[in-house]
Amino acid sequence: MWEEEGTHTRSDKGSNADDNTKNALLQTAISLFSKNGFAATSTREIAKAAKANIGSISYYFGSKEGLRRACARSIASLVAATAARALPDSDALSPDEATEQLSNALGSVIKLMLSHPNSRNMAAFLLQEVSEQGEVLDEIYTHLLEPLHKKLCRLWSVATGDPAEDSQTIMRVFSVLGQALYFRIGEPLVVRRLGWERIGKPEAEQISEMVLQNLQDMIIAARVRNKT
Amino acid sequence: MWEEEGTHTRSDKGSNADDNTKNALLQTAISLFSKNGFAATSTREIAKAAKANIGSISYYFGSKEGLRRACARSIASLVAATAARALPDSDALSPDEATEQLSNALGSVIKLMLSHPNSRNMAAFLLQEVSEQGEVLDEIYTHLLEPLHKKLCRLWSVATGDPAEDSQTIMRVFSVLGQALYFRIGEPLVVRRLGWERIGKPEAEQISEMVLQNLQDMIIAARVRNKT
DNA sequence: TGAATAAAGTCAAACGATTGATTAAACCGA
DNA sequence: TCGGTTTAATCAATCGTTTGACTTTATTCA
Repeated sequence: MWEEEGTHTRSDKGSNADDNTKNALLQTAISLFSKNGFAATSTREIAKAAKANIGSISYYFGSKEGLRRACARSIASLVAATAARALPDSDALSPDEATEQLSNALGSVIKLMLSHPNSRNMAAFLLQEVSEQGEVLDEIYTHLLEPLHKKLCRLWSVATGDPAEDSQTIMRVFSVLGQALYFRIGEPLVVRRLGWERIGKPEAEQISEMVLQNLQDMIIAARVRNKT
Repeated sequence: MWEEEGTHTRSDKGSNADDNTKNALLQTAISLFSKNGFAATSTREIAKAAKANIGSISYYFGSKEGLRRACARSIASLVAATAARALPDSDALSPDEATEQLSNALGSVIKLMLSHPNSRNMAAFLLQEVSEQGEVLDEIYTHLLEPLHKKLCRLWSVATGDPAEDSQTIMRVFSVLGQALYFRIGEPLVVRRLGWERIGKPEAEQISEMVLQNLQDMIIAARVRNKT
């Protein structure tokens, strides 16, 4: 039926009324989907929380699945933009400069992902989307993860001397990201183990500091390996 | 209604017929829940795949939620047993012995989690259970994660000289586990980025090797920090 | 300018399908 | 035959979606 994008093509003037309910539905859906999962969230629940009518979901997004796609698109593009801002493309860096860029990028990603309330929702949403292997996974990979990951690998390469697109390097960068991600996924367990109430700003700061120290240690060790 | 355990209390003789369908339901449910999520899996789907009647779920587990609990219990106890086998309690270790035990434990956990088909299902199930913050999360924490994590922290402490129950140490051990876990959660992304078809035995071996190298590097760096 | 027309958005009600759960009858080895 | 087990039928509830009437906003033309 519907070709690609949203249902109604009227996007010339960006009026207010429609954008309000459309956006309310989108934000509410992101929040509820990431909190309770896609299947466990009913369209009525979304509409009620967004103070909109059920029919509006069909009207704006075609279907519940269309709403899911819209959520994924919205999040992916926003995260990609944030990541791009934290990672200005620059060439001809010294190893130490690359190390610092790597640290900065990772640090801001961690703090964003762990403490900012909206980001937490979005991270949870993306994780579920990946684990469910939905149809938007493709988009998440090609537009979000791959460019970001390749850039990080290049930085790692400059910082350590490892070849940039070697499988060892790729895996290594994944493992660094994984350290950060776990504190998001396993938050209920982490919080309890550490006697925290939640992962707020100061806790995110602590985590970030530790992960960055790990990164430093790993880079130094890699440099030593490449010296010989 | 139902007090605690399974619905029918007849567990004296351990007959065969019931254990067959009961177990089939349990295993099928674990597989389907972890593949598609709890909410997205219908009781009819489970019964059909397990070659059982829908009523059998109520009969043996009281409800769909009861089946979920049974799945969680089954997995948690099995993983705990496996972990206990990989981590024999032993005191008075030298730092190097502790390092080796840590490496061995982590390595076996990684390989189990990434390559063994049943373990993959179970890992996915536990992850969903944690992120949904279900009622079994408590059990997962107290009976599975906490004892395991405390033991790992003690090993880390002996290996590096860090205090065992310090928040820094606890976070550090989480970050090591996180490295491994990410390859399980982000498998679809990892596989694609690396041009693999799947994470099988040889791939799990590669990942394990790299994570263990990271562990070594981190331990060495921590030792250096404690020297001064 | 101002009434007429069209379009965009909202809304309550209802659709068929599917959900988890329950029931009573049938089954069957001891 | 008896009690544990399996089965098909059925329950009310909820699911995602559709409908058509309604209000609001925008556009057109005399």
